[in-house]
Amino acid sequence: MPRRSYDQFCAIARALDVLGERWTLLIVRELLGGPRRYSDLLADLPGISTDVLAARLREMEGDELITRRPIGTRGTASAYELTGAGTALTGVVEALAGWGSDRLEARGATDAVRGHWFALPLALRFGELAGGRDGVVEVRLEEGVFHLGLAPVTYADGAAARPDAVVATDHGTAADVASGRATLPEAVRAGRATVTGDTPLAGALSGRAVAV
Amino acid sequence: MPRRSYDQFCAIARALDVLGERWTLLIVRELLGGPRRYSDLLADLPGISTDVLAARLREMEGDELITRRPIGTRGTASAYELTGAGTALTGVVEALAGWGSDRLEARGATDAVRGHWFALPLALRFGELAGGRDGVVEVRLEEGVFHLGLAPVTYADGAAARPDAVVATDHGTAADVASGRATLPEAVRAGRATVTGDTPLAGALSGRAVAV
DNA sequence: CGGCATCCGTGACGATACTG
DNA sequence: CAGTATCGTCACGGATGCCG
Repeated sequence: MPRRSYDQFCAIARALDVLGERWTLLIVRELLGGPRRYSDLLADLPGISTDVLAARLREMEGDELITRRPIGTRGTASAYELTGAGTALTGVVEALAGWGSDRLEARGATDAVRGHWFALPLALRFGELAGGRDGVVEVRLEEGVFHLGLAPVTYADGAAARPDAVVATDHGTAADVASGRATLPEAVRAGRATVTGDTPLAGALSGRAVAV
Repeated sequence: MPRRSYDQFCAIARALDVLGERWTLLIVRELLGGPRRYSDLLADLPGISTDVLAARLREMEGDELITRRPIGTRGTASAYELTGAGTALTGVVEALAGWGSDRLEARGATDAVRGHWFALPLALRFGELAGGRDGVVEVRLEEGVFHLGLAPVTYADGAAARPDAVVATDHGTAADVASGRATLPEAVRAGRATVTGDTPLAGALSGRAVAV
């Protein structure tokens, strides 16, 4: 039985037929950082219920956004991973992150937070500071470490092999930078973040002049 | 009473709190071409019910995506128009259009069509042909005329004051070009589209060499 | 005619409990 | 750990009615 569709011969409506249901794009947000297991997704999507997560994963598999891969030696454990079409959604999620950053001003009392939720917004800000040049930035927060590619924007869990710059901060400062309340150089000057590295990119991120 | 929120301190979740409900982004799609009246929206959003349209418009006004402006001499007629924050959604809708174009292959039996639904996908394709240069392209379909700015992508109803190129075709060909099944130069050679103008942009769109 | 409000049937969603 | 089963609630879609 086909799911509910807008029944419009329109690229935007077609995209929303697949992506428009609740939670789908947030699952994509999680998987953009790399493969995740069911319980990982459940933990980083606070508010989703178990049946809805299972249903979305099945639908997204049918829509060829994700694949499930058996993991571990024995047992039922699986990892969910974006396909090529799923990874191609980076631009969509990036656009949403850019637009939504302006509405990130206040943290509500009931709002959950995860460190890697700031990956894409930070990548956009870092890309501005870098003036469009590419580079790999490793970001270290209390909750974990991830690394970003700036042009084009990519994002993956864990430390980078050879980062051009390493940014260490807390998620409060990350939120301030992501939302535009502060710039990264301002945060560095205020002692709320550190930027390590001797590359031009590290200089641009920290606001220091660095010899090329 | 606040609407349903994801309650996540995340730019993407914040964006989806505002944009994620059914029909909202399709209303944005309509309004990106300029102000529209309630009955215009009802006509170009086949499948929406009257109460849902009214509810969305009120929510979007509260979220400062749109404003309503009284129109005409007397009477209750209003025009709905995007605010600055609403217009800033061009990048989001553009990203969705780019991703959804690949899934536009077949027109379903129950699919509705409108000419201006191809505006943003066509603008992306024309932008590729133009090699990133700006320019104004007027598009003439049976259902109406609109014009596109290529870099950055804009879209408005009606004819352009001084278009750099004029493309005339039918919406079937527009769909083929938008989805990538055909390129515009191929459609021109097949006699399914015409490109008028003596500018480099017109040359790039038609596949002809044009003297600068 | 434009701009909704009301009523109603269906289906999606959210919370919890339960199972292999 | 990775889901399925159950159930109450709410959003959506369709039809109709109202009112300036």
